[in-house]
Amino acid sequence: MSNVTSRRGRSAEGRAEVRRDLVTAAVDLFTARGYDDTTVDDIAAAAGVGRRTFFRYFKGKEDAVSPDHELGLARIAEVFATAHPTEPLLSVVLRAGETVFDLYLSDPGTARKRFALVHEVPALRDREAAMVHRYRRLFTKELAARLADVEDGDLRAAVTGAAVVAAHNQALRRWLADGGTAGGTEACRAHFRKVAGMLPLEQAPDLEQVARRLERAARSLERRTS
Amino acid sequence: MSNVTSRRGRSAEGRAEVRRDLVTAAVDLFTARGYDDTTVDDIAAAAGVGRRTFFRYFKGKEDAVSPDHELGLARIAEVFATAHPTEPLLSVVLRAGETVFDLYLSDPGTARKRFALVHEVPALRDREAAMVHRYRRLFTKELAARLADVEDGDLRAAVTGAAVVAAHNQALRRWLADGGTAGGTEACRAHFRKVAGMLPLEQAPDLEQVARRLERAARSLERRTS
DNA sequence: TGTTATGTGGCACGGAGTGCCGTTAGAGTG
DNA sequence: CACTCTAACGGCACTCCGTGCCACATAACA
Repeated sequence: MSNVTSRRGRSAEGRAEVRRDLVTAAVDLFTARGYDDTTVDDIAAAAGVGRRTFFRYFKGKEDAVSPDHELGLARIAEVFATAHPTEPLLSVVLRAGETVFDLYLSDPGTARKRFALVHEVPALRDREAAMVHRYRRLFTKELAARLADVEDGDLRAAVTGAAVVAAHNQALRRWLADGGTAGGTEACRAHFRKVAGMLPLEQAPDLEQVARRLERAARSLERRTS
Repeated sequence: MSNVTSRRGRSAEGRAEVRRDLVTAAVDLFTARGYDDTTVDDIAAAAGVGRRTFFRYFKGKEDAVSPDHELGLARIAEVFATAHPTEPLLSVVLRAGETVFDLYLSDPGTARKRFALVHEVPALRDREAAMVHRYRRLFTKELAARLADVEDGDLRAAVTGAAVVAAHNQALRRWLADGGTAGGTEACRAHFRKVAGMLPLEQAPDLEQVARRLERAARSLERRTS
């Protein structure tokens, strides 16, 4: 049975194999000949499938180099959904952010190749920006639902969501720029966690209480000196 | 002289007129018949120009409904470039953010139409996300240059840039959702300015420690006076 | 050994975006 | 007024993306 004929009536493993072949072919061709000079026919031919099959695995040419963002979004939603009600919101946000790291850190090699491509090809940059936008929206939505009773909860949710995603991407870019070694993943995570001190999740210190303590101290002093 | 023939050898005013006609035709057709069911030929025909001319005014079909983001980016860069060195960074950031409001608030009617379209058509949503990404990148770049000597300056810059853009967009969306009345622009600006208290630009003063020091000073004074 | 379900490739089509070129209005010059 | 030059326009042809349709092959199943 030849390789081509074995690809008819494919099983689940066969489908995953075709998808991997298409991603590999796309990344290699984009890197070697450039994104614009690579047609979908080229990718499909390099992967040994028909052009029509490419569009059954990917919504478009740009998606052939994207990691599985749907999975990342689903994991974030799961962290928020399964979090214990008493867990501080800051802790939940950090756990959700760190969950996404695994999608990149699990395969540093292709992550590096994708990073180089995405930062070179405008079409892929815009695609990535759209995906970041979806991550940010998800964080903001989940946070807004939990900050409904806080003053300016919507604004806090929007700012926090954007900040978390920005910190995540910054840590990831820094890790990839440093070579994306498997040993640097913990430093990457630590760098991301520093965002915890920059989020407007907790109320500012209660200045009213501070003022009362000062007033009490002043009154005490007043009594003594009079 | 017919309208069509008068459009040959156009002057600067003629070019601006054609651009306006194309934007109007695009917005109207997208709203009436949907984005996907409107071809570039339809837009060009409705504006009374040839299809080829459309692509001389816009890079692509999606750009026909976009405001002039290049101008907005240029204004932000100008605010940062011309800011006095002694002006607090927070003030510069807020001024830069408010500058962009004018681009939308100057024409509330088309802003509302665009808002409805952008939030309905996936292609336009992604386009907008890419533009937001560019705004965020610009803020982050300018901030990083001014936070080079601060601890975790890169992270602070990334978080602050993302937060400012998010707050800006949130205020804008809120204003548009409320009808986009001309009178609500000041409330929109005020809402945006609330982000000032949520940015990790300055170290937050540890008020708890301040209170303890004051209490200690008071007690010390108390002992002296007794 | 049929039968059905599923994945596949080929074909054709509409639309986006681009390069090229002839045409034409308007501006400048004598 | 006559001429030239410049710049914008329209049309044509082309490549490629993405999709609907259909015939076909394979695997699982009865």
